[in-house]
Amino acid sequence: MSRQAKLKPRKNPTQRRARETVEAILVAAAQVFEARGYARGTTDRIAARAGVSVGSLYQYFPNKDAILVALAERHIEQGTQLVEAMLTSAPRDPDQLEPWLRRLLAALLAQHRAQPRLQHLILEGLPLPDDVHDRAVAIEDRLTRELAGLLTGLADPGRLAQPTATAWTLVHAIQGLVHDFTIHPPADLDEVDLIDEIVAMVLGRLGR
Amino acid sequence: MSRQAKLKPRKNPTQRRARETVEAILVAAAQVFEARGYARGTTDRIAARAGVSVGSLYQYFPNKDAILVALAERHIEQGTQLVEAMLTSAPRDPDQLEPWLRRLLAALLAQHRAQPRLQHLILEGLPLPDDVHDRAVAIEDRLTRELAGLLTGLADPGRLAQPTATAWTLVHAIQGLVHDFTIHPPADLDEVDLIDEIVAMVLGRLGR
DNA sequence: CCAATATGTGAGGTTTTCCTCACTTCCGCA
DNA sequence: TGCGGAAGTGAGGAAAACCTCACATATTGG
Repeated sequence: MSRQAKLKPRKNPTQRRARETVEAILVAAAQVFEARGYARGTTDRIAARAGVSVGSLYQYFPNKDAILVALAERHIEQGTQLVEAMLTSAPRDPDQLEPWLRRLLAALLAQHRAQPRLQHLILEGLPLPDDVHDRAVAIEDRLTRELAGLLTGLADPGRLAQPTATAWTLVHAIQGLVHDFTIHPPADLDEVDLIDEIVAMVLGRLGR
Repeated sequence: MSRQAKLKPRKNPTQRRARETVEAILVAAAQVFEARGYARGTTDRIAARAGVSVGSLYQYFPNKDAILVALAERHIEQGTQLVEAMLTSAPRDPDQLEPWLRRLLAALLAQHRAQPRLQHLILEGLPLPDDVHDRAVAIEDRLTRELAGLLTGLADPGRLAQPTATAWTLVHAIQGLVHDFTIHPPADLDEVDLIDEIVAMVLGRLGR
């Protein structure tokens, strides 16, 4: 994409106080963008909510876009860690698939609960620079691929015609569900029900 | 929400020429927002792309927000029509579920292909006024409810513990999949594969 | 064909938001 | 305890975007 002029901080924080300021700005930005959207989330407002002056904000972020990009990087980083952690404990046989899936879903839901709209914002707020975007795609590909391997091993033998396609579909279905559920939780469906449904859906697809 | 000051046009078009102008503006706005996001989609740019002057734009839309709201209303209207049409031809017995589902998916994908990001924009670009939002929720609820009825009738008897929950899950899984697929179609998955996968997923969930 | 009304124009005023910079305060270290 | 650099401030300049309005052109009905 390379649409943004500059994204790197002009100064990087070394003292603890400065790191706290950066942290406060990112937290505030997430809240402000979450509540008002990217267009209406002004830098003045972010600074005010963070309890610092605009000047401080511009010490560490060269422009408004850089703030959203930093949030995106953090979000992707957290996603990567979660996925990596879950993959290291991936089940070896079919019996362990269900509990593992439940843990994964619970973790995903927890991660989205705080800022359900953040993912949307990151996708729609502005075009991400190539390197950030590439990393996001890479982690998703990795998850899809690993899951494809997992599924091939766990489904009824010969049942899945196209494991990769199945994995892609399940990964994205789950993503969409977690996302929709955290944004607009339906009154008559709590988190446990949702997990039950997703588990049933996935296991159903595997023919078990 | 009632956050927007004014949304109603100050003039409504009566002559054909004027209706064409409004149409051109909406088409241009969809393209501009699609390509650049809401924040960067300026009214000047929309007018230029529509081949009219900014002044004309402001004859029919009191402000920028009103344009997005008009797009949202149109989008919701189209969604409503599609869903209504599909529900009138809903299958009566299990054998007809699969072809019906394939038609539904093909129609949904077609509808999203032109402007895949529009739905995101509508959801995230700005808080919709209550009445518009309510209509969007209503159509989705109706779909979920009808589908719940359908599934109860079509699944293995006694198989579905919570038809409403299952319906909600399937509806939102499909929505997310259609959305993700139209935004970033994976290289190794074409539309037919996707439909096959979704069909398998849904039927799998119903135990068939 | 003419008057009345609807529609269209675009330079530029107004508002909003981004961002700077001259200055102050704080912190670590000798 | 005083010095140098890091961190913080916020009024206000600069840029960007929204929107207006006085005027021009098109259409319709009588």
